[in-house]
Amino acid sequence: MVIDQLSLTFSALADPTRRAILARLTSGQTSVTELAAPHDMSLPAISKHLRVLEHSGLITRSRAGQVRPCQLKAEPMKDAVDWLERYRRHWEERLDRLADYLQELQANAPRQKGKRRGRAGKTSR
Amino acid sequence: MVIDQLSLTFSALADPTRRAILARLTSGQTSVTELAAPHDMSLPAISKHLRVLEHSGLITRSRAGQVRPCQLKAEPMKDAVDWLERYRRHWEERLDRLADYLQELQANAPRQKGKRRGRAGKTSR
DNA sequence: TTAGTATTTAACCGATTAGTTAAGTAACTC
DNA sequence: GAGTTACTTAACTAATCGGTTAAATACTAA
Repeated sequence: MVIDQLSLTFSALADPTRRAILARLTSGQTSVTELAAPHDMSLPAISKHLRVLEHSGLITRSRAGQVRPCQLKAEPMKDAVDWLERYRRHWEERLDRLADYLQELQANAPRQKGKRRGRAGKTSR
Repeated sequence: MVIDQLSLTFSALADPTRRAILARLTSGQTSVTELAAPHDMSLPAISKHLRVLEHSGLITRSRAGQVRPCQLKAEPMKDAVDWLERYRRHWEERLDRLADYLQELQANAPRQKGKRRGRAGKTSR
């Protein structure tokens, strides 16, 4: 099944080992072995993490002799941030509360005395 | 096992259904049934999604009669954005490439004729 | 060619995930 | 209290995840 890019990005970022790897890559491309060093897990485990990072487009890999250097490609993070930014005002102001308050006001507006249920429609499928 | 908040947030955001639910909640708190309506899945499935959103701190739930309204709590997104922002320059400029270039320069610095392997050390454990 | 280094692939495992259906709970309506 | 509405819990399933060890691959060095 096809999985959208944003889901791919967020789920790649959901693992602390992978985030640490990305952090390390901000100081330049490096080998798998060196990326593995700080982590208390086997090389194949790291290799798998790198594969999901590559799959999500957050790194690219090349070849230089025996070593396969990994390089950061932060572009997909842009879309993640763009998505999140739409919520900024919600965590900065208490706008979520405000939206609820306004909705409450409208819901309790005249000509609907008490127990309205505003077109519930379609009980699931 | 304890799982860090950032991983919790990113993995909550990694599902398109959950992102759609959050998007819906920007226009005010609402019931589980109404949140479920646009999605082609059972109510228990939605209930589970809401549980992971609650667990990650992205929503809160209350009780108003029979209905359990969900409310957006965008705060955890702030930390997600803060984490991502450290990479902004990497997707805006081509800074990732630059870092690699600088590292390359240093690696090829004099007094290391040709095939250095810059203290490989510690072959994993 | 033989040995060593870097990394991936294969096969397996236990835990988690995302969904299902069926049954349970809690409040409201009559 | 009987039925309806709104939701959750339980039990199950198939797929995915994050790790393992062992073996394979690919290059380098002697």
